[in-house]
Amino acid sequence: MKLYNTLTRKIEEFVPYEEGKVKLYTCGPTVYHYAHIGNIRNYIGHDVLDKTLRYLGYDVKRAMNITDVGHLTSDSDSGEDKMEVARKREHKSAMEIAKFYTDAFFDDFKLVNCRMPEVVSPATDNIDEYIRIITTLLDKGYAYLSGGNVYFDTTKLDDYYVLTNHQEDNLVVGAREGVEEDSNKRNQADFVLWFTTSKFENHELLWDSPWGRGYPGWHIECTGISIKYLGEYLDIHGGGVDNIFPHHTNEIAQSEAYLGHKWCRYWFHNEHLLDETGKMSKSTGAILTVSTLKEKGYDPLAFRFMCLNSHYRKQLVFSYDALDQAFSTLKKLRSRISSILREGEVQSHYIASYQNKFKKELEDDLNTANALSVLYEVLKDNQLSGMSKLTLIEDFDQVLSLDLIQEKKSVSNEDFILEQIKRRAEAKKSRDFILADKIRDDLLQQGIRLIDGREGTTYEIIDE
RNA sequence: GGGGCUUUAGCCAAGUGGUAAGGCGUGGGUCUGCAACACCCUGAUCACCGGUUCAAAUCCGGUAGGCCCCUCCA
Repeated sequence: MKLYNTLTRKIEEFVPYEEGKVKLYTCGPTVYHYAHIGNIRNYIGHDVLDKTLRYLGYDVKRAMNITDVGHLTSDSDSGEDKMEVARKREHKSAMEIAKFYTDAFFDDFKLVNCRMPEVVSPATDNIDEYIRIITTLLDKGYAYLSGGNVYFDTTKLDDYYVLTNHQEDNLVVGAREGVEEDSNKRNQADFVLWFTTSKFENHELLWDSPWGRGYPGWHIECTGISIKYLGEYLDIHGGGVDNIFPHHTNEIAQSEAYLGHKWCRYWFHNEHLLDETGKMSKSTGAILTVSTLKEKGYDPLAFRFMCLNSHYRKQLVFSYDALDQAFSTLKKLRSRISSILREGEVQSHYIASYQNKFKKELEDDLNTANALSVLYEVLKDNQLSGMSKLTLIEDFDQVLSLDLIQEKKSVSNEDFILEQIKRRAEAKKSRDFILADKIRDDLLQQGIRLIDGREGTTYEIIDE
């Protein structure tokens, strides 16, 4: 398996710490608002990675956090906790907000057929772990107390910027509007591990700690949850590209300082989904969710298809035009597949050869677009029996997860439909096309489409 | 100011040195009483300029456009 590794900026052969096993960590959502389709694209990317690893035979254990505390609108102690912002906006408790948006997130997550990770853990469930890690960091001299907060001292590391090409001198302080420098920090790049003071009063979620009552910084939660559930050696850590700096950079700093050895070997980052105006962002307004697409009549899997048709490391521009296209392609694909009869032999030789081809594409840094074209090859191959095709499609769909094989909808009124088909056949025979067309139109009104073939007429149920 | 990505047919998109996969759409055809479905056919000197090479979409340099990051973001 070849994967692009942000750490080395190269495509590398993936070799896990322990043969045959993969520890995979995904940065989860901050649940202060709905997850938009750009967020979901990221989870689709991770889902494909997860499922590909399983498809290749790895024993995968995956963990994901839910950020329900500590994620500030700015990271230099000048921002407000996002959960607090939402709490004020919606006049609910932080936990109510978290519960509501966590549920909404997983609804959408499942709508695009993403598999639940083995471990999903809210940041607030692991406070003890963070306190333990921060205590060690203080003991080892990697952290310091200042102005009531605990900070990580980035100058104690040889190479704080391993993950990025940033040079300290060139970092623009306050590159983004509204960011102020925290005067308690010793160095510009230092970051907060634990807050006890904040200029925002009434922070609802507070815990006791050796440094006073407060709450954890944003970065520490991923380190804590990852080490707690996946151990000291992590194979792959992923998230959106925006997390490379500072979030993942800081995770590496604090994790390796704490552990005293190399922590995660492969860093997996998904590019962003854009819309015509540029980047989608929760904080800049319009939030388009998967559920909204569904309400508009789209199959959420059309969005997944759209993502798979592209590469996870390439920016993708969302438009309804593109989604319409993806939806129509998916419908056609399913309709073609539904006409394949489960007959003939299982041709294991052919099957193995197509499986290898499919595997090869996925092994090439998750080339899902090419993996999809292998599917088209299978559909076109006249040498393959219907049975073999369906076997392959089912197999591929373990990774693609597009519900390619649709259950034939059972209908309660089949007798009625068959009778109408018979009536229409008679009408056609007596050349009463007006009646024949009326029968066809009436059935269509009820969501039943007639298909005239050589051997007679069949029907299909159109789902709306 | 610094770091990085990207530009392939109307649209989505693969392709990392040997003369451009696939899909959607369009147009045409087969089938049909008509239609839908299905099937067949249909399209590109790879942003531009220069260089390296027997050979470049692919490597190097430059120009132009688009985008991202530089303490909110997936």
